[in-house]
Amino acid sequence: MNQNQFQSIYHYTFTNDLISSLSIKNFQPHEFIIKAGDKIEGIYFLLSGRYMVSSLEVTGKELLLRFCQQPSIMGDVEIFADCLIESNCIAVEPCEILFVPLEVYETHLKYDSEFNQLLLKELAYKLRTCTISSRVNALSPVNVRLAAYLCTIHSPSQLNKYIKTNSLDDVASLIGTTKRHLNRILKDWTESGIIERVEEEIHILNWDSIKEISENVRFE
Amino acid sequence: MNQNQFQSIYHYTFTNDLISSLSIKNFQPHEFIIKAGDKIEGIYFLLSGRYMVSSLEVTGKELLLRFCQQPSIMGDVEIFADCLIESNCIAVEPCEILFVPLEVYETHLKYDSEFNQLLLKELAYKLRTCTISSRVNALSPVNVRLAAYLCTIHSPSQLNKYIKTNSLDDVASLIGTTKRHLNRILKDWTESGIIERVEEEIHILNWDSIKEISENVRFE
DNA sequence: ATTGATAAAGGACAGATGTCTCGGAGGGAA
DNA sequence: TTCCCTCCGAGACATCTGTCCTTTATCAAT
Repeated sequence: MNQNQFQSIYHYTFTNDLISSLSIKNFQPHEFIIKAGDKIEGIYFLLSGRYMVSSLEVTGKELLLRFCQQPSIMGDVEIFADCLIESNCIAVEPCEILFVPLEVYETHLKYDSEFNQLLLKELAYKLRTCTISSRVNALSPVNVRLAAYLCTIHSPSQLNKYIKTNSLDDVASLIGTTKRHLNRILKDWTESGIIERVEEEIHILNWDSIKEISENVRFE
Repeated sequence: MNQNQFQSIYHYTFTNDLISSLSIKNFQPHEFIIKAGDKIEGIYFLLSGRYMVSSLEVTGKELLLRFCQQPSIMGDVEIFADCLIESNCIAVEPCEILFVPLEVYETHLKYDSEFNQLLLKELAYKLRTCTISSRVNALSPVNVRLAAYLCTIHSPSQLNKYIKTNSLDDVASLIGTTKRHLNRILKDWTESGIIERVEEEIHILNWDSIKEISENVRFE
């Protein structure tokens, strides 16, 4: 079992009698981990991989809220605010997740101060970063947001400097703009030699410029 | 002591040995309850009144994050995310607050599951509403945000339909725009007969229109 | 190869919003 | 009263951004 793995990420050890109630779930890229509108069924602890959180608007638009890597917990908001899931969590890399059923929390972990501290830390972290990005979004024009997006998805582990263009529409809705405007910005950058568009891909020639444009804004 | 008052708002009762460590603090309108940059010294429980949360930007601008009425807790983010205060909490009505020193939390309440549940609920609530307003801000033009602002500060208890114009600059920075643009919108509304500008004040003639423009967006 | 359907890029235009600036009103001091 | 300072509102302009639409490219089926 992944007790050690969980322990090293979350610094918490489940008692032996609980372990049989827990389970590991795996998700492939593009797969929904939790989906807006559904009822939450437990607490999800990301063990490995990467997912994104987005929300669906009344307009039918999608807005990127954040990218998450471990340590990261899903389901906490819904459980404590007592509401349905309002944001989608979608795997962008293969994700391994430890699932704690709600009943297990209600009957055991709810009374475990150490476990609650874990949840409090996570919620506080998310609220803090949400506040930051809320301000940032209110103040950053699209070119900054796009550069920030590129920096965010350019995880250092990922060696490729290429981002599939066929999802340009997605990128647009994720950062709250339109593909048209993205094209405008990409055209500017191409003319400035910062990027290069080769077939279906965007090739970033000058990361320094992109980073400068991003003004250190990140979606995480 | 305000045990009953606290109990009726937060559904929690402090044990008798703790009560002597707690204190009541009062703040007048415009007074800072907590101030960005300071170290957090405890948990603040709003008992009565109303305050606003705003944050200072690198640009020197201020952005309104939310208005709060009871039940509302301050200091939780900072304590659990282990950071300095990043947002200002400023009284807009006389505020009565129960203050729980950090040491009291650390030595006693930290191990009290019921108390932690209280904090979890509050954090989840704040995160949920922050997420909502984050989306809203990314999608609402300034006229909607201004109407929403007016609706938000127009608490039903407040009988006056007048809002001081001498803080127009403040309002602008609070909703993330400029006074110039606010004037443009106010001029439109004046020409439409929705409002009237009399001396230093904005007189709202047609709340229904304002409410319609606000698209149900609220800063709370 | 031809035709038709679909998608991508970009032109044209309008509306939203920020910056700069000026003129006028009000208030305080001489 | 007159002069000066400050602040407010608004005009002018530039820029950002969204919508609509046309052109071009791609790909599949005939």
